[in-house]
Amino acid sequence: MDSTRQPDLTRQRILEASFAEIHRHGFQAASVANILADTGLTKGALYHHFPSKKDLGLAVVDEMIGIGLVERYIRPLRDAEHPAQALIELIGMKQGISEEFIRLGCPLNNLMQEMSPVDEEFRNRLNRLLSQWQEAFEETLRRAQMAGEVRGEVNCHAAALFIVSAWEGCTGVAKNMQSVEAFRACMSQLQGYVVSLLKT
Amino acid sequence: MDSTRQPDLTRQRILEASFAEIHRHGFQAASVANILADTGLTKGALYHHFPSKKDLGLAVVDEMIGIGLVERYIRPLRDAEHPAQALIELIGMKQGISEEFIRLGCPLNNLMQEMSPVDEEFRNRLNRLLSQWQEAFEETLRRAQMAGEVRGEVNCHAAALFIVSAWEGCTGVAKNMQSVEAFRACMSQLQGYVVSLLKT
DNA sequence: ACGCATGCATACCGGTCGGTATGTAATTCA
DNA sequence: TGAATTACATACCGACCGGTATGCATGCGT
Repeated sequence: MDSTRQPDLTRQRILEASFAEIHRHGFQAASVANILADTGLTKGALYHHFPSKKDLGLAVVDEMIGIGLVERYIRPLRDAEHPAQALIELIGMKQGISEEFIRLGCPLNNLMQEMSPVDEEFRNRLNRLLSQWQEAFEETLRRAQMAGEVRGEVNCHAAALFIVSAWEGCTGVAKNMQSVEAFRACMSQLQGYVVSLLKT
Repeated sequence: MDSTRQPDLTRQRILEASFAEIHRHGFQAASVANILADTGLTKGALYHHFPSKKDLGLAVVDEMIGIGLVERYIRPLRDAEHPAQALIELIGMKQGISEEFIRLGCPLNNLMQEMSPVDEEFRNRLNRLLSQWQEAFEETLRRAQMAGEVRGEVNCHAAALFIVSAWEGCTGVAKNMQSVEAFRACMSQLQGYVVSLLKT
């Protein structure tokens, strides 16, 4: 037998369904019943693995959104040999901006806007991800600065903060406009900003 | 008697209380009961003036958020004699960024992130405000371009889109960080972007 | 002055929400 | 192999939600 009792797989399925549900409706409007319907499980299962809906949401932040963030954006930057080039390419990425993702927006941004005024614990967890992201940009800029590619007077910390902010802003606006083109145009301007940090 | 039966004043009180409640909790989590408690009115009053919670929300978008947007940002730009300078000053505004406003975020951005995937009608109304804002920036840039202050090769439409996006991104991130300083630092970078559009 | 629409208050409804108590089969460990 | 723990399923609960039906008093038009 292989399909009987695989608790950590069950847990993962709950997390994935929860991520999708939260991505669609936000956390507060996310329905536990929908998550159960999607997984084919029942309340007993969910509340066995997670003590409450809030804990489930926090787990989604850490184990789904956080990991995705690291894999997609942070690690590629850390591993990059040519930091400035890697950063610009990352911003101008032409792959993987599915229509669906534009419609639903950035999961991190969505939850920040929804939850940060409502719940401190959410805000702190989300802030950790935000900081990680910002630090990845900052480190990349600093490396490029060391390599003489970025101008010396550039405030890497503030620039990294702005890149994160503008990035989220672009996804947010594109989400409302439901326009991949707008997203590209917007990110292209952000790319221009980063280029303006480089030495001529 | 003056405090008996002032229907349009009552309607206005409902709108103001609704705006505050929606600003705090978002639209979906906004409680009609809370709005009534704040105003001291009852359901009869509210559902006399508004056919449904959704219509109330749409009215808040149009009559509260939209008007505020025009008064704060759009009109000052249109009325400005020196467009480039006015734009830069507006971005670097040191007045009126109350701690409370940072905590709760930009009402327009909040609703966009929450409602745009959920409800088409909301999305359309919010998009109208977004377009108005973008057009105000675009027009300002174009005027500055005519005046020879902005470089000729600048794409004013895309730049305006980016300014709106980055602006919302800055408020969104600052909201999660609960930091007025971060907001200032971020907007200062946006200011730098706009300066980079000017002729040297 | 009188009739009627307007402006609100009261009471109530069905539905959905997150959460829990209990039961039971599968798995693990002694 | 038996006991205990784990991994779920079932059934149920109180709270709150948006919305409505009804009633009544005020103000307005005539």
